[in-house]
Amino acid sequence: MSLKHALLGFLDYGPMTGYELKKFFDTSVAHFWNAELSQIYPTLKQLESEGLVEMKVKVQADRPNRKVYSITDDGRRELLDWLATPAEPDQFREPLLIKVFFGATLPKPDLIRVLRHRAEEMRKGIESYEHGCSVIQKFAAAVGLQREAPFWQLTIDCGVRHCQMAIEWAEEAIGKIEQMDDSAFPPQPSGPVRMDVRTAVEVLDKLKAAMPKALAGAH
Amino acid sequence: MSLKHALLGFLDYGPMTGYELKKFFDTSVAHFWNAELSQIYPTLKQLESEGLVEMKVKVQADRPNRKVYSITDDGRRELLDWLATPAEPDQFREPLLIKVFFGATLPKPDLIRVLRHRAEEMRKGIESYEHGCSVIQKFAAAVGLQREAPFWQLTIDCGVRHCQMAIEWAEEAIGKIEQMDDSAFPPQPSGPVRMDVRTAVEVLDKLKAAMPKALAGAH
DNA sequence: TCCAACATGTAACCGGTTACATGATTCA
DNA sequence: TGAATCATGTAACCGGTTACATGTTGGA
Repeated sequence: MSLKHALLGFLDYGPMTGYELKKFFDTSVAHFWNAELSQIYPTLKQLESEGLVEMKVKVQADRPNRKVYSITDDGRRELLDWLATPAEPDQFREPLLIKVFFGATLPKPDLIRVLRHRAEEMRKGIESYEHGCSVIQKFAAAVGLQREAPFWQLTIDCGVRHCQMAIEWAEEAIGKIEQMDDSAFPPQPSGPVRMDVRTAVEVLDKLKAAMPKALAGAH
Repeated sequence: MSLKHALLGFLDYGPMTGYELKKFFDTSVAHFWNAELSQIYPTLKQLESEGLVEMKVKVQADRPNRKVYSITDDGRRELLDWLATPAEPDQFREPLLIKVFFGATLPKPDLIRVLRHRAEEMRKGIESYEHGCSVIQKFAAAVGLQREAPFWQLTIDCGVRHCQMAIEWAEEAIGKIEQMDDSAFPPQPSGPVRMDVRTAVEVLDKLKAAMPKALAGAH
């Protein structure tokens, strides 16, 4: 679970409450990681029971009491350990590609609209990353964590690149689709069965047997 | 839920069982979508209760009976509808970026190793996509779905681009990290508190107030 | 003999989201 | 007056993964 280690990472900056941690999440890693308070609170409890963080209650008069968490030596060790361990590749999931995969099922302009929408979204994404970039610079300067700013910047770079590649792909795809023969598009009544499933499955089996089990772990 | 619509998409090729659907998943959309039988079976039941698919039991002598599902007119309408609706942007989650974000916390070579590992992974990814590409061509030819092959190819293109951008980013990041001043790396004993959290939170609040709520929806 | 394929499922768990609950304070 | 901030949580749900259960047949 990455949330645990993200919490440890922030607590390594200094002791704070769950509420404050949420603020850090929202302003600094929101572009690639989200966390809700309802998840942060129980996770902090868990970290405490594992001895990776410590908690002290700060009684307050007119406001609810604060539970201030700080990282322990064990916690710092665990954090360092996790950071230095190359990440296990997680399955690449992209719902949009399902729509593209079945693109022959729907009218050409509909699919193109879906792709244009994606490109537009990604353009907005880049804009907001540009904003996030200045936020990070200001924050680092104001707080005295200039050493970490370049690393924060790398995470933004990754996001920007992701958007750029998505835009390029979408535009290229639109171009290819526009050039496609119109006969490649829906047979007007959309007949009921268009494939012999039995022989298809046989072919699939043969292909699967010949697969070097590479596809499975592709991300 | 995309799984429902992916199932409808395949059932639109022709009637089949959950077991056969799993095979289609494994050989054709595995690179961007996975599905387990334990998820497929109940989802098919649900689709049936919604009237989007129909089921007929084929009794078999020596093997377990087959439950053959086929898409209904309602199901095809639902599929077309979903395909033509631009996808809602889903949160971009990248655990690796957490490691990079806290990169200043760990020794330079450790972080570089993590990034090299990612680049290596992505290179393998491209290889397996190249294989997947030929699989798709063969399958389309063998089964008479040549019309859909170019769309399948687009999904592979997207995967390849994703890997390419990840490699470029990782290599650029390694370059930048190598050029960093060594003083940017861990203060040997890794002191306990390095930041005034209170003032930091104040700054965060100001930054958040000035944010055009753009970052939240960035993918 | 033992494993894979065929074919169906259930149950437990896991990480994450949404909704709900409490209750004072401050600011528009 | 009503919303936002402070500060903590619980409960329900949701999509997905892992593990478990059953029982036959055919091939290495």
